[in-house]
Amino acid sequence: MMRLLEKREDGLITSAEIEKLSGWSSHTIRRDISYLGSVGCSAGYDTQKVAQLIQVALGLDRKRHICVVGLGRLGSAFLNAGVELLNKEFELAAGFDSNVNRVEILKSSAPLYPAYKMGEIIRRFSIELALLCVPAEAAQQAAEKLAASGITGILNFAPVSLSLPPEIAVRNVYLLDELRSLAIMLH
Amino acid sequence: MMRLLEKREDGLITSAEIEKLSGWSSHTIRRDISYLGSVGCSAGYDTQKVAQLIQVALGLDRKRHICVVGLGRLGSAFLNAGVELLNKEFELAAGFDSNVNRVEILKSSAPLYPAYKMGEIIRRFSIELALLCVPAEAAQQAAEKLAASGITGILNFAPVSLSLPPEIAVRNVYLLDELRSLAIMLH
DNA sequence: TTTTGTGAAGCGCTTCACAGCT
DNA sequence: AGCTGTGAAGCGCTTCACAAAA
Repeated sequence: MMRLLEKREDGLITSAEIEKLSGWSSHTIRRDISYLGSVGCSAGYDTQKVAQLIQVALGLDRKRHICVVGLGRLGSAFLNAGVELLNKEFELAAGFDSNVNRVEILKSSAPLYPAYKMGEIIRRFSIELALLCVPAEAAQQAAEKLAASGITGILNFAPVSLSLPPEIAVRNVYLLDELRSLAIMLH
Repeated sequence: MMRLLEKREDGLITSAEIEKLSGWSSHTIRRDISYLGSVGCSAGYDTQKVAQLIQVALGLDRKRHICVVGLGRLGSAFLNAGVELLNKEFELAAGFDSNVNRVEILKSSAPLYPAYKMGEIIRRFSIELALLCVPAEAAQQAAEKLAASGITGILNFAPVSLSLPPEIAVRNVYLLDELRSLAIMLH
């Protein structure tokens, strides 16, 4: 949705156009936007206004600091590609790895630290979210360390389900499940 | 779900246990499993039997060949980690990159090919699904090439929405959207 | 007695249909 | 005239409550 709204610089879009672009019916689009208050007119919606109202309604209206934990191929891919992906809503504030070699050798626009400094750095820079990119065996332990460091949300790429206190938000990105979903769509 | 069932070798699990492990209510679990036919008894469910019925019902009961397109950091992460992740349900049959250097230098348990061989290789090895790991600028073009090669599903990691014929299944894994979801959960 | 399987009620999202605004 | 905003109906998933089975 945000993706769609940003593309329009002319500033107006109709629910019918959003339907074509997003695949959701114009009815649903209108109903959802109406929850934000009456914001459209007979020419359509003001993209700027709608985007801003959505951000405020969902709590996406301030920049949050994130970090990458585990700088193997996956983690370093995020270090590399990350900055332009984060769209001013998130800032990559640190990377961590237990292997000091990697921390020193890797190039990155964000500062890199050895894993034992996680607690200190996360607190100092008010880092809220973490991308957990360590191997499966190390994931639970790393997640607990993050929790103890005061992180509030974890995006978990390791194929294990983490046991953490309920106040910590966890989203799992499981490659195997994504492939299964694809296969089911074809079925 | 499959993840849960596989852990049990004793062969039995109750809907209440699944609730604790999965977070879904025992009511929902029982209703869902009941659609497979009556398969439980007063001691619980036979994990083997349920797992197999689910696989058959969802069309996950045969191995599918997959490939990785784009062997940058992200793509090569899958080459590396992939095999043990794929759980006998999928087989990594090929990797492609437009950079011939990478194709020759990278180590991989799966064979690697230059991008221009995509059509030939995909058809020869009956590859059904692709992990699309190329940069955003190259994603649409690569996706069209995959489509023309007869691929049936694409797992897209590039932050663009692909325009493809409707018979091709697409799942998008957008880092930015995952982070937004995390932030919304905390809101 | 424990746990499944299922009618019935509840709930939220989607779709319909159209009044109302510009 | 065109598009939004919204009551009303529809639909699917979840939850409740309990009878049936092992």
